Amino acid sequence: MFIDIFNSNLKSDSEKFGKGDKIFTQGATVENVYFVTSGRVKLIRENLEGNSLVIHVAYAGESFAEASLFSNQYHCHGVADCASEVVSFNKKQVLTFLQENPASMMALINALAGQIRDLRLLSEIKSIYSAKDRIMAFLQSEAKENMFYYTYSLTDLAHKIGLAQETLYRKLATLETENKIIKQDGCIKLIN
Amino acid sequence: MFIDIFNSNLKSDSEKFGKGDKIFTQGATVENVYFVTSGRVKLIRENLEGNSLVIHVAYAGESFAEASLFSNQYHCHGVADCASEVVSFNKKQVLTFLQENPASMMALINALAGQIRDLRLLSEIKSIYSAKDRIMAFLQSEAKENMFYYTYSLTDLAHKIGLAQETLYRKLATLETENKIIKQDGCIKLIN
DNA sequence: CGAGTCGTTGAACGGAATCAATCGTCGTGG
DNA sequence: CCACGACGATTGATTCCGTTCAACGACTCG
Repeated sequence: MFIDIFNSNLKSDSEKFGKGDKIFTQGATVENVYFVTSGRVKLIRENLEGNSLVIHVAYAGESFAEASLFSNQYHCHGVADCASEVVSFNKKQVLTFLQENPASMMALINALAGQIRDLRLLSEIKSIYSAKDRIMAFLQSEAKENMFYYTYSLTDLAHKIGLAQETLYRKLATLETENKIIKQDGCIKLIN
Repeated sequence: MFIDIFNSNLKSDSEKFGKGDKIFTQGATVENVYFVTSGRVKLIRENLEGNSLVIHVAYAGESFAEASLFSNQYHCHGVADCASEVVSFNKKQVLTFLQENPASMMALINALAGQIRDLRLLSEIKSIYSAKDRIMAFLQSEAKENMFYYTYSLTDLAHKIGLAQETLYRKLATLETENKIIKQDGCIKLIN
């Protein structure tokens, strides 16, 4: 989400969920917006035929269901993908807070615009067919000073860029033998 | 963008560009935000090594560079991908207008939240490896009452979901013989 | 009229997914 | 405390299918 809400005196609840636990259900009335403090939460949309589609995975440090701030019902399920801790904020209170604090609104717009930028970039990176090129494009876009630190697992990273985990490991190994990258503990260093 | 700005009395300029023309340059000071009225605009990021990466393609009816509302410099090039018409709004005026109109700010937040929802969904759809499944997931997510109307070309659609155009044509043909869809002029009908 | 784009189909190749197996670690419960 | 399961990391072998190159007709636009 964004920092203003945390610094406000809005009531917030922290709750723990186990793998598979539902945080909210598709179709239910929107009460809260959420923030993942640890773990991983999947947003899953169920369509009429009963097929389900993962529409987003929120990791620690990310908010989810913010898009529901303006709708009455959740348009997807929120499911803990592993043991997770989640902070919830009351939707109405958040909206009221925003209306009374234009500066916070601007900050939120800024945050949302940033998210859109990131998502568009990720989306285009996913259009790169070659696994090696896709990985390099992702690393270059994420790296600061040629270093890419990741907090989640490489398996999560693989899913994030739309690759099978095996492919990611293989290509990372290839890239390392090619002296393009150096794998370290919890980070990847880009050469050149 | 969103409707409030058009209904406002903000000054706007309409300009035509030919294929390859630069609308703005990476690193230049942000003057305007834009809206595509016809054609197609690519946002291209150039990195240090001179590699370039398409970070977004904006089609008719879409805005672009809104993320630059809060930054001083464009972080990418804006290039017309074919003959295009573009409306521009002065960044400062837009910001001032927003600050003076909280309701419009809320509307903008709503619009941005919707974009985020759409982008996340598209991003997950792109993670589906099977071309047929990916196409069906996309059609089902976009269709209203089992009808999907498209204004852009199928070639553009192919790129949007990260497929080669040939693959899209082939799989659409397959899906039609399987009685899953019916191709019509400018629209695709989903069966069942 | 010619260039360019869209729509369409064919053939061949390469590479990503998939199935499978192993190893280490961590947490949990008996 | 140890056995067990779950999960992350890693490598091997195989299959399949999406990309790519190529070619062609239709159409628009300048």
